[in-house]
Formats: sequence, C-alpha cells, structure tokens
Amino acid sequence: MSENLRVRYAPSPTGHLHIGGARTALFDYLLARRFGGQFVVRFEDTDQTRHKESGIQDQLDGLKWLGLDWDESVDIGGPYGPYRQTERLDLYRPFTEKMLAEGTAYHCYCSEEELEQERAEQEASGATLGYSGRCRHLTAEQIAAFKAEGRKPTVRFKVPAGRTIAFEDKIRGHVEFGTDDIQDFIIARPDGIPMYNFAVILDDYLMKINLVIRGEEHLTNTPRQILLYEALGMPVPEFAHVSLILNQDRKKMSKRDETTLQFMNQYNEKGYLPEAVLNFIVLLGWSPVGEQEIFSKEELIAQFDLDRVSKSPAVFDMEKLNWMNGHYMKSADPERIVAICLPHLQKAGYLPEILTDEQRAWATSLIKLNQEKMQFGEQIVELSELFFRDHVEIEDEEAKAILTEESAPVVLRSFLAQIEQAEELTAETVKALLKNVQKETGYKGKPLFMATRVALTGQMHGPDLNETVALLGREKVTNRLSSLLS
RNA sequence: GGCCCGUUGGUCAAGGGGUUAAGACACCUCCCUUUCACGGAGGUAACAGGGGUUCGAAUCCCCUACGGGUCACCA
Repeated sequence: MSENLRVRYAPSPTGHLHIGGARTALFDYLLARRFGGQFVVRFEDTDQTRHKESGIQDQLDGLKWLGLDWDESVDIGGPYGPYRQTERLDLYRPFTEKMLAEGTAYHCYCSEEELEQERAEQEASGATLGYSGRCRHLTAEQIAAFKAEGRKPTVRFKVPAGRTIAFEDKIRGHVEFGTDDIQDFIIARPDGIPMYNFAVILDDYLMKINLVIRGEEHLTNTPRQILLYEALGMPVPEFAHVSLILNQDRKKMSKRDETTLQFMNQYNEKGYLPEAVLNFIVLLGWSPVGEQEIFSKEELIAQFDLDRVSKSPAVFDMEKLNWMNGHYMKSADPERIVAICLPHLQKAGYLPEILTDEQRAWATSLIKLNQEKMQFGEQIVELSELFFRDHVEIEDEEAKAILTEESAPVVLRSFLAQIEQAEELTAETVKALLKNVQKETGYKGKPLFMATRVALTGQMHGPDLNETVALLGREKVTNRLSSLLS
C-alpha cells in the first residue's frame, strides 16, 4: 500500500448501525488510521422506498458511539462531496451518457411486469435466472413504438460474453467468475437514478477509493463492478470481502432475529461499554498474532491487518461478549458505571427522575457495590432488586434451612437490638455491630453471616454483607428482622 | 437450479507438510472468600467424510456432504 489509502463505509441509511456494518466500518477505520489514510463515510440512499430519514444520523451516531471518527462525510464535508448519493445525481449523468454513446450500455424498454413474468417462466422451467438481453438489438421502429406507448427506458449494461473476470481479494485470495453467468443488468432507472452497482463504482472512482472493504454478500457483485470500471476506463480498486456474521442458529442475521442484539443503539441502551463492543467485534473475523485478546483502540490501530482476517463466517456469541463487557466494566471508572446504570434504576421505577443529593449518593454506593458483578448496565436492576422490595421472600430451600437453625433467631434478635442502638449505618459500623453480635451470642462464621444475609435479602448470595446492610438502611433492616422474628 | 464462498472443540479461533493440535468464552473440579462474583490451579471437548500426492497430511489436489451468499427498476 504505497499510495495514499482511501477506504469507505457506504451504508444504505435504512436504520440503525448493524453489527456487521459496524465491523466493516471498524476494519476500514483501523486500516485508515494505521496507514495514515482517509476513512470516508458515504450514504447510498438512492432507493427512495427503503430510505429512512433518520437513517443517516442513526448510522453516524452508531459509529460515534463505538468511538470511530471519519475524515469525510455528510456532517463534516470533504473534498469529494457531497457524501450522499441523492445529492450526487448530476455527477452520474455524464457517465451514463458516455456508456450509451459508446455502446457499452443500452436502453431497455421492458416493463417491470414483463421482466417479472420472464423470471417466473425461467424459474418454472429451471432455466438460468436473469434478463435475456432482448432489448439489446431493438430496431428504430421498435424503439419508436415503445416511445409512442409512453415507455421510459432503463439503462442496461451490455455484459461481454465469454470472458473470465478474476481478482485477488485481500481476504479470500484469487476469485474468478465467468461473464456468461452474468446477465445484462440495469445501471440506471428510467428517472436516471443509478442502481447500486453503477453508483458505487462511480462514487468509489470519484472519491478515489482504492480499497473496498465490504460484506461477503457483495462478492458476486464484484465482477459486475469490475466490468463497469473497464467499460469506463477507470482503475479498479482492491477488494476485501469480509465473511458474514451468523446468529446462534448459524443463519445470516435477520433484522427480526431476537436472540442477538444486532444494533449498536441496543448495546448502548442495555448499558454495554463501547470499547468492549469494539473489542469483541474486531475479534469476529480478525485474530491477533499473540494470545492477547483485550485490546484498546490504539493497540488495534497499531496491529490490525487484513491478512489475519478469517474467510469463514463467525457465529455471534452473546455470552462471550457479556464476559468481555463485564471485564471492561470491572476496570472502568465507577462514576462512568454510575452514569450508565442510573437511568436503568429510574426506568425500573426504583428511583425518581429527579434525585436529591442524598438519593444520588445512595444510588452511587449501590451501583459501585455491584460494579464488579455486572456484565452490562441493565443488570443493575435485577442485582439491586432486593434493596427496593418491601418484603423478603425466601424461596431457596437452602436459605430456608439456614433460618431454621436454632442459632438463627438468637443471632437475628441480637442483631436487631444492635441496629436499634446504632447511631448510623455504614459498612464499618455494621461490621462492628456484627462483631458485637458474635461476642454476645457466641455464634460466628456461617451461622452468623448467613443468617443475617438470608434474613435481610432472602438470598444465599450477594454483594458484601456490611455494605448491603448499610445501604438497606435502618428502617428496612429493622422491618425485615422484626417481621421475620414475629 | 446456475455461479461463488466457506467447513479445526458447543462458540470465537491459532496453526498453512513432521506440534503432546495453542489461547479465550461456556461447562466441570479444586483453591481463595462469611456467600456470590473476581482471581488462581486443573479438567472434559476439535481438524466434516472419502480418495489421492508424500517417508509423513489439520495443512497440498480432487470428489462428496453440509452451511452460507448471490442471481431486483434493493443495497
């Protein structure tokens, strides 16, 4: 890569940033940053029917959330703009004209209905699917007749026969296709708006993109695009086709698939850390040289390369993502975790929208207490549920057994008395209180701590007991103890 | 159906002619801990199948099977 590297991420703005797109964009970004190239984000919005107005911002927000930045796009401009296709329509027209004039493309007057019928017949007879090319050699009379009918032609590319189109994919190696398997395809609609295959090559050429990284679903588009580049005498960029990300059923992720969180905004909403998601995504396909697998963005920039990207599809493993996110959460700044978790507690109705300083301080302690147990922010709700309920429900058999020990009421009665006398409850004072209970009753270890824990939380497991008691507060503690003892 | 791509433990994956076939997640056991989690020490578990080539194939070639992608006036 001696020349200036220029890569692009070119989504269709139909919705939020998808995990597959995020990975492609990440690969683009990493390479551009590593080799001092430019990363451009451009939008392919020529399909009016699928276009979603918020799509562009959603995509950009997703990239931003992940921690990526770009050198050229709709928001910051750049020397090769505009960066959305619907604003570039005038730029495409001369190329269409050129191809028509040179005979590498032709007008096709077939209606959508006719084409549909043709396809149906092909499917029925088991013939090769695709356009027959019947408008290639229309006579002047036929054309005049179509025009008289009021038909508006599409523009089709004339695919040369009998050729082999080969290219060296940066990830998959040598790939080749025969042009006889490719039918004449439409490059521009009757209204002049170019189709995907045409618009991409024009944009990539105009924007001086020299490496195209994209999903494997575009592999079979590549020979078509190479043909187009050739027809226009343009240099062909390099290609790198990244394999698909599959869901847990080993199928291509469908938008409706519920088993996997597929969009960046969902991760954000569930309280995942962007650096964890980024770290996880890069490992879906790419593998480092050594055995390290926790990488900062900077470390990735220093060593990411396409030659270590896998050819085979990867199944998205939520469990591993959760582990990795948990790993990042443990070492994250507690204040940041608080900021992520607070809204979840509020949404759950555990805390009001407007917090007093006291409430905020209390919630902060609560969240910090659970920081090391969380895999993602939303889990704070279930983790802290016991702090908000009115009554303790003991369902676990083992837990029930703890309370039937003869030591249990002795310990709890003593603890209740201690609590009532205590000035304030902090982790330290609670620790001292429990020590007093130990001295007074003679019970220590499990009979002491487990009885207390179960009585107050209903659970065998949980965060630090001293902190838990302190956060529960005198009222809840005395209520729970006395209702249990009566 | 045609064309194209792929196939190493349940998952992510290293390894690209000679390895006891790494590592991570998950799972199991043990240690640590008043509990859980964390951390630590172990463990179970894989080269899709069949033919070649070779002294020797997970690695190279062919076939089969399976999975996926694509054949739009979508991108």
